Amino acid sequence: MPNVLTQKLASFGPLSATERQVLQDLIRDIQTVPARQDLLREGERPDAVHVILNGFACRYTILPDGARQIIAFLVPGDFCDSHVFVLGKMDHDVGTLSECQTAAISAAALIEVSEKHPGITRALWWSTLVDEAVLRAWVVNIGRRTAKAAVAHLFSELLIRLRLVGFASRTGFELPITQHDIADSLGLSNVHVNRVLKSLRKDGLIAVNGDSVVIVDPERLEKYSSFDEAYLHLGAASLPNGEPVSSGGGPPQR
Amino acid sequence: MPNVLTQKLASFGPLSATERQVLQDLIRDIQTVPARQDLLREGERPDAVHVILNGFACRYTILPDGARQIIAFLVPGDFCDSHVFVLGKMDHDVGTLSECQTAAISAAALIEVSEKHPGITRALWWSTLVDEAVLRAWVVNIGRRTAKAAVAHLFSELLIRLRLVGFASRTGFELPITQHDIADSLGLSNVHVNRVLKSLRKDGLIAVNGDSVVIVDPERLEKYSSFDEAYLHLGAASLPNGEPVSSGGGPPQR
DNA sequence: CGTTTGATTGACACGAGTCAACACCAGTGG
DNA sequence: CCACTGGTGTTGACTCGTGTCAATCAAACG
Repeated sequence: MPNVLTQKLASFGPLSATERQVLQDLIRDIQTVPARQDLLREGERPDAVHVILNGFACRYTILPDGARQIIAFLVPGDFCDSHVFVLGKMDHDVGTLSECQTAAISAAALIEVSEKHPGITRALWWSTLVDEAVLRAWVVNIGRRTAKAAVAHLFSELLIRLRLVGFASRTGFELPITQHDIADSLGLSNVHVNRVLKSLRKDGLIAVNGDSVVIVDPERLEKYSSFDEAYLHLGAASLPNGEPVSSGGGPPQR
Repeated sequence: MPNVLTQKLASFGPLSATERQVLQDLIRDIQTVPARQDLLREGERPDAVHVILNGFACRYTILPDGARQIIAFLVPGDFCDSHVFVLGKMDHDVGTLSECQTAAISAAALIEVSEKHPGITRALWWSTLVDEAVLRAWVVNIGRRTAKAAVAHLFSELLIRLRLVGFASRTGFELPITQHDIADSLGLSNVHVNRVLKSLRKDGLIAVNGDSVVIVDPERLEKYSSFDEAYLHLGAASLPNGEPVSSGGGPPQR
C-alpha cells in the first residue's frame, strides 16, 4: 500500500518503481502531534521538510486584533514548509487542527533525492505550484463569492484533494475541524458559517453527521460553487475512487 | 543601468557580474502592449516565459456572474507565467491594466541559463516563492482586514515592491490603474474603494493626484495596516531609495 | 455529574453593496 | 471652437449580507 506522498505525487504523472521506492524510504521520523498544536512558528528556520501523513493542519496568521486567518488547509500528502529552504524563514504559522501524523524529511536527504531523481524533483515542483494555484482559488473564493458558494467551493475542493490520497470516497470525507476553523479560512464569522451550513443542508447539497461530511451530489455542488478542478492540474486518470469512508450516506439529517 | 529583472533578483542576494550579464541578455523580444489587453488566457500553453518590464498588469479570474477577482498585481520585474512550464496550462488570465512593455524569454534559453547558473536558478525559485508569500498576505488582507486597512496594506506593499525595481521613491509611486481595479483586487465595490480612499486622504495617510500616489508617512501607513515586510523575504540592504517619482509631496489635496 | 467545547438560534447593528445622479476630464468629430 | 461622448471619480440614499452579542443546547470528558 503506497504512502500518501507517493500517492499524491503520482497525481502529477506516473512514477517509476524506483521513484516510488525512494519516496517510500523518505518517510521516516514519524511523529504524532495532538490537535491544536503548532508545528511551525513564524520566524522559524526549520532544517527539515515536514509532510502531513494523517489528519488536518493549516497555515494561518494572527492579526494584531487577535483575528485569525487560515491561509490553507493541509491534508495528508501536503508539505508544511517546502518553501523554507529557499526563503529561509517561515512567514506564517502552521498548526494542527486535528491530531496529526507527520514525517520529517531532512534537508540532506531531500537534496540527494532531487539530484538523483529529476522525475521526483519535477513532481515536487508541481506540488508547490499547485499549492500556489489553490491559493489563487482561495483568493477568488474569499473575494468574490457569497459565503454559501465559498463554503460549497471549499467542500468541492476538499473532496477532490482528499480523494487523491485515499481519504475521501466518491461522495464524502471526514472533516475533523470546527465551524470556527472554516469561518477563519473564509473570512467569515463562526455564526454565519453555521447558518450557511444549515442552508446547504436544507438545499440537499451536503449532509453532515458529526465530523463526516457527505456531498450528496458532487456535480451539483460543483456547479453551485462554479468549481472547476482544472486549477489542481491533475494528470490524466489520476483520480481513484477511494475506499468508502467510515460513516455512511444517510439522509440529510443532523 | 541594470534592467528591472536583474534589479529584482538582486533583492534576493548578490549576483555576480556574469550572472548580471546573463540576465541582461535574456531580455530580448520586447513588446509594447496597450492597456486593458490580455497577455495570457486561461487554458493557454505558452512556450515562453513573459516578464513585465514596464507598466501594470494583473492576474485575474472572471466568475460566471461576471464578477472579476484580481489575484495579483504584476509590476516591472514580475513573471507572468513562470509556473506554466511545470503545470502546462494557465489556470487563470493575465491582462494589462496600463500600457506595458514585456519581454518574452524562450523556454530553451531559460533552461540553458538555469542549468549553467545555479545562482540564477535559485533566484528564480525565490521569485516564485515570494509570489506565493504575497498571495498569502493577499488572503489575509481580503479575509480579515477592514476595507480601509486592506487598501492601506496594498499601498504599503506596492511601495516596497515598486521601490525594489526603481519605480517608486521613498514615499510615492505612479499607479496607473482605476479604483475599480483596486476594488476587484480586494473584493470590494468601486464605490466603497472611493470612500475608503477619501477617508485615507482625510486621515493624512495618503495623498492622490491623478495617477500618482504619495504615502505621506510610510511608517504610519504600515502601522495602520499592520504591514510587515518580512513576507517579501528581501535580502539584507536591498532596498534602494529609488529616484524621486514625478509628482511632488504636496499637501493632501486632490 | 459539573465542566467545557462546539453547534445552534434569535435580535440587532454595521460594513459594504447597489442604484442613481452628477462632476470632471480627454478625445472626437462636426 | 465647441457640442458630444465615454470613462472615471464622487456623493447620497437605501438595501442587504454578515458580524456581534447573548442565550440555549448537545456531546465529550475528567
